[in-house]
Amino acid sequence: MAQKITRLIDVAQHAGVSVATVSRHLNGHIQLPVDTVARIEGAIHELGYRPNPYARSLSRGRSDTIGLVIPDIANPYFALLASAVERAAGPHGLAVVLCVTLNQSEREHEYLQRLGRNHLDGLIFLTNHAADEALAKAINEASRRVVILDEDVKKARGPKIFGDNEQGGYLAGRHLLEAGHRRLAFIGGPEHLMSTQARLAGFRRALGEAPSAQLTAHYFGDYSVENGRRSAGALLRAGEEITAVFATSDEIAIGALEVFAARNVRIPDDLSVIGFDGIAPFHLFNPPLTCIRQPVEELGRRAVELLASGLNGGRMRAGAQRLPVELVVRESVSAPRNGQGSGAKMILNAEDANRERMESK
Amino acid sequence: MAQKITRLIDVAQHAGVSVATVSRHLNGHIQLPVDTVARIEGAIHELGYRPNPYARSLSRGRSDTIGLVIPDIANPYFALLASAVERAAGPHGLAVVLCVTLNQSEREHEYLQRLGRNHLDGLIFLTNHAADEALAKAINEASRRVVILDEDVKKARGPKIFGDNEQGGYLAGRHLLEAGHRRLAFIGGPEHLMSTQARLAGFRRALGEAPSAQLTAHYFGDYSVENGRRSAGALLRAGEEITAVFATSDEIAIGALEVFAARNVRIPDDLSVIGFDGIAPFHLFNPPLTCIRQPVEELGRRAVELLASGLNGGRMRAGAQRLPVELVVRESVSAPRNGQGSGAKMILNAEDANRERMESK
DNA sequence: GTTAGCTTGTAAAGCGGTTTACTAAAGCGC
DNA sequence: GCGCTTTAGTAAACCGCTTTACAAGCTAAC
Repeated sequence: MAQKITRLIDVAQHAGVSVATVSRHLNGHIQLPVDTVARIEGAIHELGYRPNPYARSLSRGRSDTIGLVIPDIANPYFALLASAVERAAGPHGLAVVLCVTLNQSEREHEYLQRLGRNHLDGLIFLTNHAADEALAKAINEASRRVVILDEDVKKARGPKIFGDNEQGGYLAGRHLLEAGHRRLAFIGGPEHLMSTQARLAGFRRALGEAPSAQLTAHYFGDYSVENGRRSAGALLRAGEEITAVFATSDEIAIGALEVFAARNVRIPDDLSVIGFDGIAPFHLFNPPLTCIRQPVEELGRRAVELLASGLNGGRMRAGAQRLPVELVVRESVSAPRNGQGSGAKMILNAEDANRERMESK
Repeated sequence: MAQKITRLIDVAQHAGVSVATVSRHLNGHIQLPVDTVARIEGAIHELGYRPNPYARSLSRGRSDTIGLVIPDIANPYFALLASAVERAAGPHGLAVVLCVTLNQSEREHEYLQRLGRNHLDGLIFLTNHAADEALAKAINEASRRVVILDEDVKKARGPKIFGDNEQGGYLAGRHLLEAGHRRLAFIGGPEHLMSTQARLAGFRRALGEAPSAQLTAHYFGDYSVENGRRSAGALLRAGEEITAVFATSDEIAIGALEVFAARNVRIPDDLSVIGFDGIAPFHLFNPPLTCIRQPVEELGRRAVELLASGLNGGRMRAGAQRLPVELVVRESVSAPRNGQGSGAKMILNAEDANRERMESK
C-alpha cells in the first residue's frame, strides 16, 4: 500500500549505473554493452518502473500528445471519428486527448493556445461554426502542427481532410433525378459552412443536368435534430409541391423524419428522402433511409497519419484532400407519385397549420 | 512567432515580486495587499500567462485529472456517457482523459496503474468483461479514488453506480406479459455479467407473476450487433413458438432486428420485441421500438459527483446506487398473433412521434 | 526595551525526468 | 609508448511550478 513509486533513480541504483545512462538507454540515445542493458532492463522489470509522463513532458518540452478538437462527443458521428483517431494514434506513439468545444470559439482558442504553449504537440481540428478570422490566424501560426478535419476553416492554410461533399451532393441529386423527381428541397447545415455550400453546389450541379429540375426550397440551420424538425415543418407549411428532400446530416434527417412521421407524410410514397453521413442505423428505419455515406473512419485515420508525419518533420502539403463518399441505396427514394404531385401539401390541414404556428414560437 | 512562452518567473518579475508569491496567490494560499494583487493580476493578463500543467502536476503530485475507462468510444451509449462525464467534471475543476480499453484487461490494468502512480487522480471505471480477480484487487487498493460505473466488477468494493437492471428486466417482462405473451426469449449480454444476470432476474421475476408464462429460450454473448444477429438467427432456427423477445442492449436489438427483417419476420405481428438502453433513434425504426431506457446522462453525472467528493476527502459510501430506468412504449410490442385481444394494437404514429419530440428536449 | 506574533514577502529545495558537457578507460595505428 | 578516437559512463543544469523554511518590518503586550 504505502510502497514508494519507482523512479528513474531507483532503477539506476538497482542497475548500478547513473540516471543519465538509463534515460539515454530508454530513449535510444546510446548503445550500451549487453550486460549493462541486461542489468537496466532487469531493474526496470523487477521494480515495475514506468516513467512519469508529466516529468517527461516537462523536461522534453513536448508531450507526444495530440488534441482532437470536436464540438460534441455525444454525437455518434464525432464519436466514431474519435474512435478512429484514437486507434490510429496509438501506433505512432501518440496519446490523444479529447477537446470538446461545444462549438464555442472561446474553447477552440483555448486549445489552440495549449498547442502554442507546447502542452499539446498537435491538433486535429474540427469546428462547425461560421468563419472566424481570429481562428484562421491562430491556426496559421501553428500550421505545421494542425490538420483541419471534416469542415473547413476559411482562410486557414495547411492540410485539410474532408469527405467529398460536393460529390456527395451530386450523387444525392442525381439519384433523386433518376427516380424522376423534379421539384426538390435541400435542408442544409449552417449556410456559410463549406460542407453546406459544397453539398448544395453538388446538388445543384446534378439538378443542372435535368432541364426541368428545380431546387424549389432550401433551408439552413445547425447540423441538429432541431434544425431537421424546424426545416421539415417549414417545408410542409410552405405547401410547395416538393417530391424529394435532401437532408444533409444524420441529425437533420432524424429531425425531419420525426416531423414527417408525425404529419403522416409517407416516405417514399408522399415524399422521397435522402440523407447524408450514414452513421445512424438507417437500415432499420421506416423505411430504410437511402443516404450518402461518409468515410468517417478513413477521415480520422488520414488525419492522424498526416499530423504524425508533420510532427516528425515530414512535409505536410497544404490543401484539401477529399475522400470519396458513397451512395447507399435503400428504400426512402422512389418515383414521385403522380409524376409531379406532392402528398405533402394535401395532408397539411388547418389543425396542423395551427400547431405549426404554436410551435414556431 | 518566436515569442517566448510566459513563465511564472516572467509574471513575478513583471509584478516585482517573487515566484513564490505569485504561485501562492494563484493557489489561494496567501492573502496579499490589494496593490500587490493588482500588479500580479495585471502582469498575468498583460503577458497572457497560463501555468504549465505538466510542471504543475509534477510539482503537486496530482493532476486534477480523472480517467474515464470505457470499452469503446464509438459506441453511442459510451459516447453519451463520456459526454455527461465531461460536462459534469468541468465545474469540479477536473479534466477528464478518455481511457479506451477495447475491453482488454491489460489496458484496464494499465490505467489502474496510472492511478496508482498518481498520474491520474481518480478513475470512473466501466468494464464489460467477465470477472477478473486481479482487477477487483487492483481497484480495491485504490478504492478511495475509483467509482465503478454501469457494470459491476465482482469482489470490488467501493462506490458503484448502475441503472436498475433488475427493475428494467422486470418492466420489460411485465410489459410483454400484459400484452398477452407467454412464451418469451431473452437475448443477453455476457452470461456472467451483473447487468445480464440482473436483467434476466428481473425478467424472470415478472414471468413468475403469470403462471403460464415461460422463458422458452435464452442466449448470451457480447453486447454487440453480431451477438444480436447470431442469437436471433439461433432463435429462428430453433423453431420454438416464441412470441416475444427481450433484446438487452441497443446493439443486440439492432442485430436482431436486422435478422428479423431479412427473414421477413414482421414486428410486432409475428414477434414482439423490446429493447434495452434506448440511445439509438428507435422511435424512427420500423416499427418504433419499445424499450427500457437507461438514464445514461444521470449515470455519468452521478459518477463524477461521487468521485469528486471522494477526491476532496469526502466519504464515498461503498455499495451500489441504482438509478431508475423507464419503459418507453412504442409499437414493437403487441398481442401475440393467436393470442387474445389483437384489437389492442396501437396506431398512434403521429402522436407517438410528437411525444418523442417533447421528450427529447 | 525586549519578546512575541502578524504580515508580507524571499530563497531555495524539491517533483522526476532529459540532456549537455565532460571524464575515464579502452582501442588503435605507428 | 604516444597521440587520437571511440566507448561507457557521470555530474549537474534545466524544464516550470509548488512549497517549506525563513527573514524583515511592524504592531502589541509585558
